[in-house]
Amino acid sequence: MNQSRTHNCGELRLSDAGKKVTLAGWMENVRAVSASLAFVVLRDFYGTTQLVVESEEMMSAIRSINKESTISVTGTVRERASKNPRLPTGEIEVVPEQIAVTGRCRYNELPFEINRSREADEATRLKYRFLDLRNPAVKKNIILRCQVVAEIRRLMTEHGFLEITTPILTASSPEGARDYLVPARKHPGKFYALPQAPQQFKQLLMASGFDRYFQIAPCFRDEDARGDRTPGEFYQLDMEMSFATQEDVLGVLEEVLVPVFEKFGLYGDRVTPAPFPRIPFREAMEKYGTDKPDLRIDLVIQDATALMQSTGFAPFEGSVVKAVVVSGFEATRKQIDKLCADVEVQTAQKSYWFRMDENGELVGGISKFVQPIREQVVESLGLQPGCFVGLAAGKLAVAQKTAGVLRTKLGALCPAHMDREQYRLCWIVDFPMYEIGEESGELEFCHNPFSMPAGGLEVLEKAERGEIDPLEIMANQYDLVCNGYESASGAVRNHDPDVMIKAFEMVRLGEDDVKKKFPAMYNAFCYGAPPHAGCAPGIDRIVMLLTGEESIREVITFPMNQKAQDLMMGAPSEVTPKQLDELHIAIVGDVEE
RNA sequence: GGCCAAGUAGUUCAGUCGGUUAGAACGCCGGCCUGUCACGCCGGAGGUCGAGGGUUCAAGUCCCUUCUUGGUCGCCA
Repeated sequence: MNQSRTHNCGELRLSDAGKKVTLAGWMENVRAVSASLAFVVLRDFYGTTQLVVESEEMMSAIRSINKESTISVTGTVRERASKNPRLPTGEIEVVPEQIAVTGRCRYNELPFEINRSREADEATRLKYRFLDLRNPAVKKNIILRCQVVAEIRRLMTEHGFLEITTPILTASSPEGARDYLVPARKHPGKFYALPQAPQQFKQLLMASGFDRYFQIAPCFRDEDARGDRTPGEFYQLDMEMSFATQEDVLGVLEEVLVPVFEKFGLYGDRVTPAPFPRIPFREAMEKYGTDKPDLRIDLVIQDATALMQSTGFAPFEGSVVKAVVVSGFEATRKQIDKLCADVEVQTAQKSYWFRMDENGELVGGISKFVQPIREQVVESLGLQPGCFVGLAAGKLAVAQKTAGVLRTKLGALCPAHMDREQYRLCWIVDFPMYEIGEESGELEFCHNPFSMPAGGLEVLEKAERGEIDPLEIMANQYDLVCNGYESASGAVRNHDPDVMIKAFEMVRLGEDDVKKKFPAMYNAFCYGAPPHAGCAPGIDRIVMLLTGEESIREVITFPMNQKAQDLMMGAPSEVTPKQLDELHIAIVGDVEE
């Protein structure tokens, strides 16, 4: 009955004509052109093959089978009378002698049509993900992901890195994102946590002398989703190198990632060649208004604070003003209004504009306010006829960020300023070690407490003595950015217990806090640790860039929805009272949904 | 948690100023069709217009509440 197949559905060619074959797959479609002639499309992982049904007997067999059932077909390969050059198997067809249903599809109506599943409602797709994935157009992203991961493994191994897995059940970390907790049955009231990243383990591996480590590592963070951020879990190419400098790490990743982007990306060799530009954080904020600039856009933000102070335009008074000048601007008034509205939605800030028309007149938007200082504006911003000027105002960070969003949206609006079909990569470097927390108003770690402060102990001591502003201290830390997406984050680590303590003292934490928060790492570093540095590119985001998908869920095999639910498996779900008892867990309060 | 948008047939959508029996395409069912390949042609079934309340002679349409989904901000060391 379930005879094993002799060929798959993508491999038969004209040279196979005359062979007796057995194929197996899903019955994708039936095109009945008469009472006794029908064409059946059989699909498997490898492709599709046409079956031609010519007898009344076979016809009634086919009629009784719902689409998307799996069938096993034995028959003879024949040259087609009318070939289809668009299909690899388009020169042949199989004349079935025997058809067996191996997996009946019990429904004649599906939640969506397989080949058009990408158009269906996302919740429906995720609930029926196993059907969605039958669609070759959906499947291809998952296949590409496998190939990318395999290539990364090969290249990392070639560079002398060992792949070492680290625990999934571990200790909750007090820093960073919200943890996923797992109750410990044998330890009432205590919890494991799923790792937000293998950060501490990989640093311990360095202390153990493994020299070069990597892992395609699952990471778990209980934070809300975004278009480019899946809730719950995601994968990183986690890597770390001993006795390595920042440049060593950047160099290795450039050697690994450039070939991956060239081989699997959409744009051939239109990939930034190594070495990628290194852009200091402050420069990125000043020129692009973000620490993840899309360098495909050739626009740069200009400062217009001094220039705009005398305009008498209220929002500019006493504010930092940033300008984005777009030459050869052709968008309509309607598009400009839409642009400003979109910027406001995304930043909660108003943006302003004016244009210089073909005759050199300043027109539109707030032009009447800048008209009195026309000469200075034209000179300072370098305006020419046909220029559009987008403006943002506020405190420095707010003006920068708003101008950054304006820049991105202007790029998207003006093809002349954005060459989309390429991968533009850069490293953002020299992040500040500390910042003033918005809520606390006090000094806090800006990014990552594991990073080595540039200048080490000496710089921290200077700051302690008040000789330098702690906000001026840089961390040896770097982000990889591609086309506006943060694709990796890494640092030269702080492997010196004295520097760790001093770094924590800056944010009012003591030696005890360091020992309590990172007991294993602190302890290990007291036994002779190598200087080390590493990085963690996000696999999901890289595959997203390589496929050109705008939703990260398109490159994850079984993604959760925005609310971190798996609609297919029904997770999260209630558990039995017995399970809760064993775990010493009681559900209290009103949890009705 | 805040804000924005959407929710109408199995699916994707249209539905004008509030006015007769809520439409289309695809899918499904039936019939016809001997070379289709997004097969074609004819016919048919299929709707609690997300839910609840309100305004009105009359609500898919207007108002309020609520739910769901997506986006976004917060958050993501």
